[in-house]
Amino acid sequence: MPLEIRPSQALRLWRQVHLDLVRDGQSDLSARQTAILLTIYLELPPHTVRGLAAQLGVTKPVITRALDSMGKLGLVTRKRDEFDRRNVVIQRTVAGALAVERLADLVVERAREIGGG
Amino acid sequence: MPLEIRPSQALRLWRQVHLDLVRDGQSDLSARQTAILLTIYLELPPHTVRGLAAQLGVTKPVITRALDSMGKLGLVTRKRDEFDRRNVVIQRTVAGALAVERLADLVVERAREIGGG
DNA sequence: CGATAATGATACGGACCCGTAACGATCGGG
DNA sequence: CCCGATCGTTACGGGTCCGTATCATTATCG
Repeated sequence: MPLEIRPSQALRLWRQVHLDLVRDGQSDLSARQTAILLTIYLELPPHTVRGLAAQLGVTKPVITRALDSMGKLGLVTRKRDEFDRRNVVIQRTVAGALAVERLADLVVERAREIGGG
Repeated sequence: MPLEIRPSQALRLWRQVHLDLVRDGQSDLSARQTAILLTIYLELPPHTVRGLAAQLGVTKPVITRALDSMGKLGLVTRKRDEFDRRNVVIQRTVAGALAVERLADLVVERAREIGGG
């Protein structure tokens, strides 16, 4: 059951959602942070710094800093892995789940408004 | 002819495309720059700094700087309006059109891979 | 012509992010 | 027990972007 969408529709959807994000001031999240956030909330736990860095193809400090800023916003939390105390487990939060849900609704709503062009 | 998409599909699409952009290093474009680029290439000309600033709800220096960096990448060009020399008309380029087209193809391709979940 | 308005560009101080390199903490094998 | 490997974090130097305020240029209107 593939999702059918034409190039012109894709571009209008992409533009409109980005306009909404910029206008709402929610563009605090960069492309990398968005990818990290959605990976945490869509993929099965547990999530580690190293694992996220590998999935995104970036270095570990990038993940650490992204978790720092996202943690300040309350979108994620970190916890030591008690079985291997070198590891840090990234956990979801209520605020993070709400932010992800809001993004989903935004995309869905803007897609619905896209006419056939 | 609305575009039907469910929240879970929207999130997977959003994540996958962002992952691609980050991995390809094309995340040079911030959310604002993406909105500006797509506005220039989707909306009818002429485009001015002031008009773009109003559409995005940001200040004029943001547009000027975005045009600076996007100009370095060859994605847009600026030209003085000869009829009102205070204005600057933003023009499209071949490289910019190609970049937009590539983004559209990326979204379309990733949407096609999204199963019904 | 002179005053006012409008446009886009620039200066500035501050904040954020990057990649490389180094670090402390922790695990595991010899 | 110790030494190497692994994990996440931090330090550093450099770059980019932000918003406010200001600027030079140009148009408009009296």
